[in-house]
Amino acid sequence: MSKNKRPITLNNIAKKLNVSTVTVSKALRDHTDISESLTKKIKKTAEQLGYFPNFAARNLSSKKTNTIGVIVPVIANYFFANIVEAIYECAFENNYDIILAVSQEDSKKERKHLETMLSMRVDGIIISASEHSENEDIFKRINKMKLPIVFFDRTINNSDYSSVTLTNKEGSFKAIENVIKNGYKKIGHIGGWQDSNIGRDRYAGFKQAMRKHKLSINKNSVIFSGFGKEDGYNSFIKMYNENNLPDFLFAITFPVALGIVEAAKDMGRKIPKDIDIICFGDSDLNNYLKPSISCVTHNISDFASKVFKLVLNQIDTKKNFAVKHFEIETELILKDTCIIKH
Amino acid sequence: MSKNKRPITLNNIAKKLNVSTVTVSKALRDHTDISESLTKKIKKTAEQLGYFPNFAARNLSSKKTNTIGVIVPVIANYFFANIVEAIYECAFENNYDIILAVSQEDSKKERKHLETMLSMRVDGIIISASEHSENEDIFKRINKMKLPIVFFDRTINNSDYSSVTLTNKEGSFKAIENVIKNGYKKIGHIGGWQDSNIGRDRYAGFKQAMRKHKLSINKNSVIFSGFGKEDGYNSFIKMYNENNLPDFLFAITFPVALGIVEAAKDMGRKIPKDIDIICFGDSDLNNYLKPSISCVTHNISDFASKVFKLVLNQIDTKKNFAVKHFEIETELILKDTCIIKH
DNA sequence: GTGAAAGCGCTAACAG
DNA sequence: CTGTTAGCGCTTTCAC
Repeated sequence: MSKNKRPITLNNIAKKLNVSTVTVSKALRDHTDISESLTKKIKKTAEQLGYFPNFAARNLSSKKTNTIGVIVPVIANYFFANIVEAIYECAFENNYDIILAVSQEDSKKERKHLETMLSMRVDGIIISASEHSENEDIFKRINKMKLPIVFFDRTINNSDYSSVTLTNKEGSFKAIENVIKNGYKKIGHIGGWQDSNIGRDRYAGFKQAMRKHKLSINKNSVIFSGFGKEDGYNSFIKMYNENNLPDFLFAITFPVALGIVEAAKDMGRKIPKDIDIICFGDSDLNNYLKPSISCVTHNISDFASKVFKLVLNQIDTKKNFAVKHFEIETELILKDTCIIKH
Repeated sequence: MSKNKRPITLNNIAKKLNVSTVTVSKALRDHTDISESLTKKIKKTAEQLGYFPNFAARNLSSKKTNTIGVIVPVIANYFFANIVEAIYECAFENNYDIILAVSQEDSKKERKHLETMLSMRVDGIIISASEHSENEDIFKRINKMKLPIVFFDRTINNSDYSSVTLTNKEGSFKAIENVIKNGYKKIGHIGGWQDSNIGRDRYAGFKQAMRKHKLSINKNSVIFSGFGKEDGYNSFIKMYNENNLPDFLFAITFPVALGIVEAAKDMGRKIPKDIDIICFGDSDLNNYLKPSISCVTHNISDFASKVFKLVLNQIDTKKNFAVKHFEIETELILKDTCIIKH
């Protein structure tokens, strides 16, 4: 049946009004070149005709997409879901569109997403690296292209790429000092891969506190793995089976702590009585846990806006930006775990 | 300093190899026109030069973007975060890109996002409508353009637009029948706006069950509001203050149930002893709640794949598709609430 | 097998 | 203030 009409173009509007395409283009973008009355008229017919600018065409000729690519390892996760929502908010306010991609902790997918974003010619990239990111060649190329890229939370390399991270070491240090003050001596760590910044830095803070207080670390009570609940679960079970459970466990992330909670329950160990815990990062879920987990936390919307402003600045400098690093303050929040042992 | 190099184009590759742009274009897309050896050579230099196709240019000339727009009311939410992740998965497998936008339950933002997607010339749209969506004019236009659009979970109008919804009425009916069997008689509902399909249909199931069992509904124990935790909280407080708390409350969503839990706690009412609840929808959080909330639930990845397949089919028919409606089965899961009253 | 020509819809640069 | 010219980078004919 229908006449399968193509979308309205500037040209369609121009013809209808007996003006040139350029005039329409300018009017629609409120260019001062065009008189107010004409602008109004043009806008009206554009509206009537149901005109929507063709971004592909616009991008092609203007070399600007007003689009920022965002890559996160997971989205069904308190931290990432909230930071992504906050980034969307910033983008909306600044008239940018976001292209969101989820790497699912998979370096190959991360690569694919990066390539897609390069093909989309995004104006900038915001990324939290996957567990074992092996895409430094692309990142290098991005740097060479002077395409703004900002890593957040999880970086691949602190010096070459702009980043906004948490005070991972300091936060962990503070947390562990508190643990020690509460009388714990046998303190273990279910940590993250040591090829990731958060894995390394949070472990570093842990070590520093232990060293300062002259406590030795039992290597068998330290496991490095991923950042998810299953990692926490499996690591706990492993320590348990090998009889290496300490009195206290410091978990690298909230999901890992959650895995520990589950594993402890399954193994019949009570938290915090039999074994106590603390973790890096919080979750809404923590409000409903019994016991709730004491944790090192931070402000998510500050984090998001810092990240967004950084890319935005770099975009605005037109390829003349410097690599920058920022840290977001963390705070120790004491809840039902890690309470005074007596 | 640097020579601010522009991205590599087909032309660059062509010149280097002394062939035409067209040849390169075809080779890169594995067109059978081009010999295998040439194709291989072209791909190699493309790789070396760091070529990334310019999607804007490609879209402009091919009229296809391989992109699907997804709009959800919230993302920091168990249901939506997971379904979005599942949709991403489907898209990835089918070589589609996703443009995700979050309306934040705001009709105006929803409209803006829709417009953006139209300007991006997405091949199809997947949307879960915001609380009070007032964008039917755009939806109508989308239909007129024969642009595939599929509503999921929250629709605006069941007949004119393709949709995949839950068996809202049946699920609620089943749940309430169970409540009644457990001996409850004074059953209230903290429901959703009646201009939304889920608000209406879940209430309808509730009414149907009550009628069937000859129980009367106390209008003061029924409140219609939004789908978030704060809505559940406020509604409970209202009923409490007005002394209209029933023995049992059916919550429209999991977040609403959560709000009820909080409000009940704040008001010193024990669940399920003083007042018992059930809800539509589940959450990972439910595993940690004490008591956990019995609920009507469903399979999220089935849901996502049904939705995705539907848009994909419609896209593949090249504008010759019919409006379709599907429903996803729901199941009553009994946990710690809504247990036999004795 | 390969390529020349034309055009997708828009905007930047420059005239008038 | 308005319009002309010239692409942006790619793909789709269609000719060779």
